[in-house]
Amino acid sequence: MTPRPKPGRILPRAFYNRETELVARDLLGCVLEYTTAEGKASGIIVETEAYIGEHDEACHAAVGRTRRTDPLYGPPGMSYVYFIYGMYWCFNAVTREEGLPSAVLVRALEPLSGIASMRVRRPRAKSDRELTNGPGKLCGALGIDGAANRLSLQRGPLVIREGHTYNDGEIAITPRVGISRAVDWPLRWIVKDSPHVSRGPKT
DNA sequence: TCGAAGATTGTCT
DNA sequence: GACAATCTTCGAG
Repeated sequence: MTPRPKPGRILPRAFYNRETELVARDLLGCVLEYTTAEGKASGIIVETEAYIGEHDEACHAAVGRTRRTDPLYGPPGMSYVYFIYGMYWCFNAVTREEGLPSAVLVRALEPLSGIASMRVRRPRAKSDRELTNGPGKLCGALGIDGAANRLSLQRGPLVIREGHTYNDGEIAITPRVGISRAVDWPLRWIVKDSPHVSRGPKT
């Protein structure tokens, strides 16, 4: 179907302008890279969730277009970073064309580079695995905060590159986590073998 | 090792 | 004033 970019290439905007489920699945194995004053830090995406439109009650856009959810309605290939629970940031990649508020939440990464910087930013993590195995954790590890909101993912400091391509057999689809509405929708994609995925629902 | 509850701030009603 | 797509800490077994 859609031609996949060569490894290492920054994912083109067209990549995001597809069904959100497809984007969520294809983002597994890609590399999220964020450059700060500390240097460059990156990780392989091993867990994602799809949030699709205003009819998805778990999607922020379900409440309509507000100042907070505005990036969801924007063009694909942008970042949507929101603040949650008073302490944590969560990173999303906006999908579909303008006017269709959907996005893919990146829930977990496998640390790839800049690990030393991640440790500095997350001194509590006992192991490398704990650096990025959760939405709030990975943002903390990469240094993502409100300044990373509404950035183009095609141009630094925040980019997503093509990486490893997983076979269907290496991927599992499960219900989403940490939400209270539409919990049964299977819109979460994880890499089965990866020890870096966050704790899911207790199976 | 596992389960339960607290923390803390931006956004919307 | 209430809520939220979470993480950390604390206590029990």
